[in-house]
Amino acid sequence: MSWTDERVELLKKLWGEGQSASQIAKELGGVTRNAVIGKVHRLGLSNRTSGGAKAEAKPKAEAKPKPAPKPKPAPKPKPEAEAKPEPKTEPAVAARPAQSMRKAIIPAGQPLPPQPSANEISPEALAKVNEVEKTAKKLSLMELTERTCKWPVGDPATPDFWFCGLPVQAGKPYCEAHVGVAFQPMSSRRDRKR
DNA sequence: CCCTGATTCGC
DNA sequence: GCGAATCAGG
Repeated sequence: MSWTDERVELLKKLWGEGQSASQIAKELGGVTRNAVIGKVHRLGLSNRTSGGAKAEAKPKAEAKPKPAPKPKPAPKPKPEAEAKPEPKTEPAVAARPAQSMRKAIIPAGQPLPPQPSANEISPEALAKVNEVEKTAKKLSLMELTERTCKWPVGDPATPDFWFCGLPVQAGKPYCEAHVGVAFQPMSSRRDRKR
């Protein structure tokens, strides 16, 4: 596969969306994540202030003298309405993982986990969750992957805060048990008394 | 061990 | 330009 215009475009888009290189590679198909990363660099994209890698501290690469004072008038008539408000809060995340996490980790439009203080969810589902929380892997921020349940447990402002971490239900952000309480049928919450 | 991105360097 | 191998880190 080669980097056609369209593939590059998709690459840019996905990368801009914060997709990981491997994810992008999968979607593009025919390329590895290395290829994606390589291309990203060649394209000049790259820093997303990722916590996954240390761009700095590389004694191997020698300082490249850049005596290229290139005056660039560059009258580029490019209004480029790429106005893409990207409220990424990388630095903040490092400082206060818990709080920022809740918002960052849960895709917009996804129902927010009701916490143990669940209301009128199926008793079975609740029991299941309670049970699963005992066997949960209690992952931390960095441990979470595409395949780990991202259900938060406990108070984010407390040391007792962790994520379920069990294998997710295909396609869902949560494990089976948590999917059960997170995604309820309309019907059940519909005639909820209140 | 899983994953992340970064860099190098032969092609 | 490309990307596998490798590195560095969570």
